[in-house]
Amino acid sequence: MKTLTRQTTPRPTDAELEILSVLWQRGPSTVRDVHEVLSETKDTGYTTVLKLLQIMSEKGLVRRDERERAHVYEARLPQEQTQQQLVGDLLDKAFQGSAMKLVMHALATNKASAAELSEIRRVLDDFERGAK
Amino acid sequence: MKTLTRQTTPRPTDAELEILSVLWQRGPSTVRDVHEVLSETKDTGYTTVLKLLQIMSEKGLVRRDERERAHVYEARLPQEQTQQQLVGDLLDKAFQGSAMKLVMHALATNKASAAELSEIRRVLDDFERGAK
DNA sequence: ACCAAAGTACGAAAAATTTCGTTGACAATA
DNA sequence: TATTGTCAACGAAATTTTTCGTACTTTGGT
Repeated sequence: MKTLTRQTTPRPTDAELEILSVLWQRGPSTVRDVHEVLSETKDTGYTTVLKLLQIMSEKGLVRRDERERAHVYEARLPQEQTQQQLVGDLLDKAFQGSAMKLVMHALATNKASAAELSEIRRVLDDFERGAK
Repeated sequence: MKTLTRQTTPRPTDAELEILSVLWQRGPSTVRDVHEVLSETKDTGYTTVLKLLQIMSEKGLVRRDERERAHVYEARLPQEQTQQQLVGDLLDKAFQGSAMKLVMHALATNKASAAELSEIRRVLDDFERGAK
């Protein structure tokens, strides 16, 4: 009988999340690629990015392709899954599990367009129909 | 002329957030109070909580009343304001500002009751009416 | 007056996160 | 071939966060 080893990736830290964002946006990228993107908004050294990616590799947050000289890194989990993880985490830690409160605050940021609001409403309909 | 020093409280760390949660729930509390609550779910020492509260006091996250021998600590910001801060932060860092996506994920956790879903819908109505 | 209990203050260790300098390998080019 | 540029590896410093031991003070009871 096989023992299923629960494959939990740790919650990415702030710096790691910045890197993951680049990987999600660009797809598989070299250290140079990532560093170039980050340089635009932030003053961070090349080796810093490299080291971070190596650590993330050990943690299982990214996958590394070493076939080329310039290794290519890729986020191991899709953005959506990580987002889900982060939301769940925040929900527990800061909202005592109240998804409603969280939604309210998200709406309060006023960053959703009219189209998006309708979209949310549609999902809400499905939910109320679907869920008991 | 007076220089206005922007009064930004730093984002609370994980451990700090746990303590803040207790303070929001119980209201003004002593170290002992907080420690007792945390002990139920977590194995943390008394002086650890004390030290954390002292640090939080320096950071401005809590206010301290020293009139009694057992100092009384109180969250300086209401829970809602901190929640807003945290959501905004997560929005930027993990959702590239897409409030919709965040809402979707929050709903997907399936932790909102039917009543809460209606409540959300109501707020949504107000929003679509109010905002362009 | 003495002792124990309940506090705070403080420093420092431990752990986690972030940063970067240096080295050595390899490749491109003069 | 010699030089220069690009890269990964590594170690270690710097920073931030978390934890706790120890010392000192105050209070209450005996």
